[in-house]
Amino acid sequence: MTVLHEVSIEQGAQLLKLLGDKTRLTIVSILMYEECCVCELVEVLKMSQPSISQHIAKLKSAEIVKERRKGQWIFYRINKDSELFPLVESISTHIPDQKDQIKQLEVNGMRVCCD
Amino acid sequence: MTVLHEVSIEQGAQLLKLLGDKTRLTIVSILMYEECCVCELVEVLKMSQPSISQHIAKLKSAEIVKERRKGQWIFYRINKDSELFPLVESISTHIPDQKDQIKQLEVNGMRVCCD
DNA sequence: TGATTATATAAGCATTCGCTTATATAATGT
DNA sequence: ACATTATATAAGCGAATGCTTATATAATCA
Repeated sequence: MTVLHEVSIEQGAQLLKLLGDKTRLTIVSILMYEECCVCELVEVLKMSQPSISQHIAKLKSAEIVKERRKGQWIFYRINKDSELFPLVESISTHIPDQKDQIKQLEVNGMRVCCD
Repeated sequence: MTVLHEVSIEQGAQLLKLLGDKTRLTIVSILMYEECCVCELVEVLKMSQPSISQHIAKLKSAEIVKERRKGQWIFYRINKDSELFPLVESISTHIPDQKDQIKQLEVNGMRVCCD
């Protein structure tokens, strides 16, 4: 029984440190379910825009999330091609999903839609 | 398909923060495989005794590890009864096991044995 | 009892972290 | 061109982190 998708202790510790923050863990949990832009995360998490942007920047520099610009907005999503993704996904299955928060966004008409 | 063993975002983030340190992640990875005392971890990790003790204290206060005194020594092991254990175990399968380091201890005659 | 060994704990200190406020960049719309 | 909206980035600051050194506690052994 081989364990696939192994990462080094260093890589693992670095990832866990990144996800060891409630805000970033929530962001990752949300993005695991839906692509989002910063302003949506600001709305959902009730935090300042610079704070969210800074958290996103850390996740981006670790290649945990990818970005896609669409007009004014930049949409972020989980980078499933990352070698860290299996660990990220594994962690996310142990915490509550954030579907309700996205649904709440839609109900409040705050969901950004531009497709 | 229900996901069992879920923890809150807060609990999860707190655990990941704890394991988001190379030293503590290594300790947990070692203890996942073998019960160890502080002096063995000092030997394996090449770190000072107070430093190891302080890391252990954090893992202990989060109930990730349990202790068992045996004469002069206090042996630490993973607390499999913790509600966090499933997540800890899940993470540990994504990083290299530390069997070789324990083997090295034995080869060097540094393994504490008192059973 | 006194020395030794194992471990814990406290104080001090440099570094890191996560927020805030302020400002810069980039795209859109009038 | 100019105002608006979305996002990024920089500076500053207080809190948390992880080490060090020094000391305390606890068990063993001569």
